Amino acid sequence: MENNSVVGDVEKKIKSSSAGEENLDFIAINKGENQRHVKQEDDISTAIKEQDHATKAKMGEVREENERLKLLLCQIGKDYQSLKTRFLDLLQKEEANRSLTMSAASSHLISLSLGRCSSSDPPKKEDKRCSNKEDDGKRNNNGLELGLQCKFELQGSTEPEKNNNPSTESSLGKPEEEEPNEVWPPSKILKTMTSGDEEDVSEPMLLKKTRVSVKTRCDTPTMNDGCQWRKYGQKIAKGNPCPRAYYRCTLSPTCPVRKQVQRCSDDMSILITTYEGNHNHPLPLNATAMASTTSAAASMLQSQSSSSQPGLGTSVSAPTASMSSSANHLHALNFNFAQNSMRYHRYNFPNSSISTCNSHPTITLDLTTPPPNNSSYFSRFSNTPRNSSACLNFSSSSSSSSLELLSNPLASWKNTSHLTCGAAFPNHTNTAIGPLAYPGRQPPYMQMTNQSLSENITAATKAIASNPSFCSALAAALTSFVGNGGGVLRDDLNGNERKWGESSLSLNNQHQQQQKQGSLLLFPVSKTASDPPAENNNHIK
DNA sequence: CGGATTTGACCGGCGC
DNA sequence: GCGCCGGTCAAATCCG
Repeated sequence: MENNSVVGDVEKKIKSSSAGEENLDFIAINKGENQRHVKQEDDISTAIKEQDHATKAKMGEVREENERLKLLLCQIGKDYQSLKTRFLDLLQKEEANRSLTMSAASSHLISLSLGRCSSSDPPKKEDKRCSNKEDDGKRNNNGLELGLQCKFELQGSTEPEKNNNPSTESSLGKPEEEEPNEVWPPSKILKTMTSGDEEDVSEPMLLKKTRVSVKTRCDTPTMNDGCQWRKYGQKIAKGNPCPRAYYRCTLSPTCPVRKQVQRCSDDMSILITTYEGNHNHPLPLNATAMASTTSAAASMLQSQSSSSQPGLGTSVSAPTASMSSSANHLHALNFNFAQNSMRYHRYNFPNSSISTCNSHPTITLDLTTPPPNNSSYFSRFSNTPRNSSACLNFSSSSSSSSLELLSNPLASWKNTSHLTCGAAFPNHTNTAIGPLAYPGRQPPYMQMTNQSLSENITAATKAIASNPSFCSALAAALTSFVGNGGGVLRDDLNGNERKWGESSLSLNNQHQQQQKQGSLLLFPVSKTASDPPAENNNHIK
């Protein structure tokens, strides 16, 4: 436009000038080019306008998409928060279940160790720990765990014989921060870590270890619990003239388990053994009896906070229990764990107490006094439902049984032919293995009751035949009894003993009465507690 | 001689 | 900060 006017002016000037006609051609050419340029500029302008529209359209689309993405992001964020909340909730539930199961008897697996294995142990432990892992799996298949691991599978919440005691459940409430596993103080954790110990160091470090104290009558310096201990110290504790001896487990160089042994100042015949820590190695068979008792007690102590959870089929009952600096003696602590109607387990700790000594949560199992009603105590076995066919009784020599397990899956063990295993803590070699007591250096003595030996063996054979999971352990026990004629029969719970095979026909009335309950009691043979535990291992393998 | 036990020293936690 | 106390260490000693 402006060019046209310029061209026009130039044309006029040229025409008006005296330059002549020759310049007109040049002017015409310039005019044409100018017109072409103008046309090109118009085209460019049009293209720019079109591009502008397109760009604007694209921007609109992008804005819309941006809005959509914002909404999507917002939705994803909401979903994430929701999932996170649910995940945390699940984690909490799982943790609660885990702590519960640490205390509960499993429908399939029952820990009979001093916490050697636990369901909450990190998996890294399991490969080393159990050469018997394979066996565990086999046992699982048939619902009976004779091993040393604490594995519980909650399969239901029904509880056929719930023994609720609200006051107890509330009073037993352990601080919630207590973890299922025992916890090392920070200094110990560092040591155990550096020494290659496999203790779970992920546990909170602020908590003291759970202790299980066992009071027994014992004339020997220490009671033989099957483990091998090395004394590493002795102290005169305040308030007790008797020195306290400190032992550590030597079955494994890295085993963190300690025990303290001290005579009761009131009654010098009473030996107080306090266990602390978890075995990180396989236990000899004859060490599982005490380990089972202490483990169960510790599990109870560790899980009591979850014991009152509804719908989990677990209860801990005792007349009174409180966390105090002094031991509050209980008549008994009973544990009923029922995963479903067909699986039922019970722990019973008569004369037990719970206390916190020096900030250590401690449970004391008093095995020095018999339960108030011994007959009823044992009669529970016979009164159990028909399917409650395996009764395991870890008993002290004074027959103050400390742990009782009822395992329904052994339905084949019929006619209330209960198998009772005694871990005679104070004066006997503790050679019980899980539900079956095995002899140590000497074969166990048996308490035959209502049936003859052959009948019991027949019953056992039936059980073996019908329950593969029970087969190996029971077969080993029976093989031991029959094959080893040096065993001792136990006449009664007071410890009268006779050689196995010598007195099978001289059953007294008590036996005959107990026969009606169909009990087969297997006790380890009495032996001095100072005998090296390692020598007790020459039994069934 | 090697492993287990004894025993005084040492350390850390806790209460005052 | 100090002392008490429980628990552990490690050299010395014991024992088979």
